[in-house]
Amino acid sequence: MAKKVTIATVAKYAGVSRQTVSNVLNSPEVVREETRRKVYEAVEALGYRVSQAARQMRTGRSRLIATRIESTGDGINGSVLDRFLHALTESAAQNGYRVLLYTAADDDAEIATYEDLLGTYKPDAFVLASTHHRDTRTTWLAERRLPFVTFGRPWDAPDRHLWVDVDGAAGTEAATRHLLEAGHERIGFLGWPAGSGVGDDRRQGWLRAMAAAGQDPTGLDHACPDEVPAAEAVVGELLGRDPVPTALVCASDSLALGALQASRALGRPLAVTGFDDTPVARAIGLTSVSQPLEEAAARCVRLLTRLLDGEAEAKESVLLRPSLVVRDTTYPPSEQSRSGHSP
Amino acid sequence: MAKKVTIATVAKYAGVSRQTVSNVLNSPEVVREETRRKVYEAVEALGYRVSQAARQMRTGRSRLIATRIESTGDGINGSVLDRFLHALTESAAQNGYRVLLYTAADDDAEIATYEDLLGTYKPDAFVLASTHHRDTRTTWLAERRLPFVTFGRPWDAPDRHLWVDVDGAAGTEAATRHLLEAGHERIGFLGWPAGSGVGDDRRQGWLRAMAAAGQDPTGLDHACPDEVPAAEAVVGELLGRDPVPTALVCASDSLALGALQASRALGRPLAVTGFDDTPVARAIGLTSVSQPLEEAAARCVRLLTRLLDGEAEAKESVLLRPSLVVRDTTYPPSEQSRSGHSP
DNA sequence: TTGAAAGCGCTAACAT
DNA sequence: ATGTTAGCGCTTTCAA
Repeated sequence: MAKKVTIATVAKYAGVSRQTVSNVLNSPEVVREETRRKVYEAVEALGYRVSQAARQMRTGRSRLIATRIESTGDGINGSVLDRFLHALTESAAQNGYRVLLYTAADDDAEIATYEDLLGTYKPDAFVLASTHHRDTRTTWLAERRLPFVTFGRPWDAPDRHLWVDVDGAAGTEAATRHLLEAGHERIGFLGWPAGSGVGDDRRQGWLRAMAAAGQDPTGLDHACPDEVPAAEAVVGELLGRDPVPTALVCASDSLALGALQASRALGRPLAVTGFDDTPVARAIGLTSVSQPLEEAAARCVRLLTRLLDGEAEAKESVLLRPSLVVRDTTYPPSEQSRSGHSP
Repeated sequence: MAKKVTIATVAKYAGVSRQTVSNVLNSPEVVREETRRKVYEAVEALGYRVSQAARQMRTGRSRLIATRIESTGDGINGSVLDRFLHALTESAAQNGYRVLLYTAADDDAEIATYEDLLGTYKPDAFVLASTHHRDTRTTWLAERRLPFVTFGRPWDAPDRHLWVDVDGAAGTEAATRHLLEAGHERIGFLGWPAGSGVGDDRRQGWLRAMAAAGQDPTGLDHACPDEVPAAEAVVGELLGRDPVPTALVCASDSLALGALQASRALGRPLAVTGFDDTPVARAIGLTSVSQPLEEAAARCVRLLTRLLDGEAEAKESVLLRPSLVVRDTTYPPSEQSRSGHSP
């Protein structure tokens, strides 16, 4: 077993005092160049690494960012948060932080976890995803002036805290415009029941594009829970009624998949766009709105580090633009799209 | 800002010494019942929580389990590891551990991360997923006698370490039997190119079931990279040749989806089974082999805690049985399966 | 620029 | 059964 190498070991090896080593590590500019070099060499040679626990005892900072890992639920959209989490872990590491995970069944349980974590591991900050109306978590954290960033806008009281989000409305607007340009006349929307921040935002984008094109959205706005079978049922019924929409902008890839299945089952052509560019969309060749998750995660970390360094500027919150990934999804598939899939 | 409550605060509040509080926390049985109760009350009243950093300085244990979050790749199968990670986080928490995340591009990068982590955050143990042939990570950790468990068998040198895995061969065997019982005669296999532990294992299950049924597998074994379009291409070609398989056991839901798409595009019926029961399988009604991930995660944590408590018994490694989730995937969909999807 | 001393909160060993 | 002492590895005064 390798002997433990502490700051003292390094000091001895480099022929300086323990203090000097600490200085080199924490404020290098205060140490003479040559000494610094010697210390760095010793660190290298011995493979020294600062003990977080010891450092934390002195400084009170853990260099830990806590975040929740959600249960994947329906799953198709769950992959979005997983990708975000991956990107967050990477960005955090690049900035000298590590990500600590927890689970929670609901907001209250999550708040209870904050209390526990803050007493034990003392994470320097939290990253919250899936913000929603009447989000008690942000209130709780804000009241205690704890550092945190949300991935997702505050849907009620704007700007009580830092956040990063993706402009969902811009995404559905782009999708709608794309369908308009492809010559579609009756473009419907399939979203979630009104009342969810994200869902309503995505509906707005569709409405905006329709208005801009002088189209009447009346009777074209549909909603159901975010599940494939539910969407399939709704769209199945839809396709049996007159007038039939020729295209459908969906609030998620789950809904889009359901819509597509309904159209296939009934043999009625329907152009469909999804949201989140999930693996499924990629797999089945579905046009979908793609969120810049790596960018979002990086921004979260950046806001957090600045916040922790006291450089928090109130209005640094970020709204990112998504992009539209266009794929061929006419049904039945054209020869062209088929061949596009072959290696 | 709430004043910091340490063990001393609790001691004063309860009218005992600091040590007694520590005893109550760490070896309650050594303290008189009444004193214990007083201390618990004080802890409760003050909302006291032990500082991990301080405890770690004394005990050398961080109560942290480190694990890698993988980039989702193709994504359809990625969701499996995400679910495992979620379950791991939950099991860990139930046992007083937290999960620390890291990313790594390959084995070497991962080993470098071990070195860093062990020097800084000092996780008590690692959980590795996606074991493969010539896995240098397990060797590195084992050589240093560091505590770890893998989710996935050691595919080369068996039993140099603790592991938990799911019997993939049993899964594909069950899938094959299911198809045989449904009356299929020519049941093919679509897997990954030979050489991957997991892939070869799943192929074995199919072979076993075929042999048991007295079927000749010659010419029915196919392989391609684990991507939907690749599978689509392979199966597309397959369906144009004589003799055509009537069913296909696939090594993943990605492959199964590709197979299904090919069969639909060509209008040739084909029964398909997938592996992992991913959200996609659920969404499109695909029969698939389901891994007991919660159970697997719980077993990992259990092995780890025992290992850390020195109760490590060499051969406690666990091979879990998957289950077959049967869904109706004939094409075109029968009335029955349709209606099953409606709410 | 470098060194010496103190203490963060906890627990293991020992003493009462 | 309870209290006292010491020290984990680090950084922050303060002094040299």
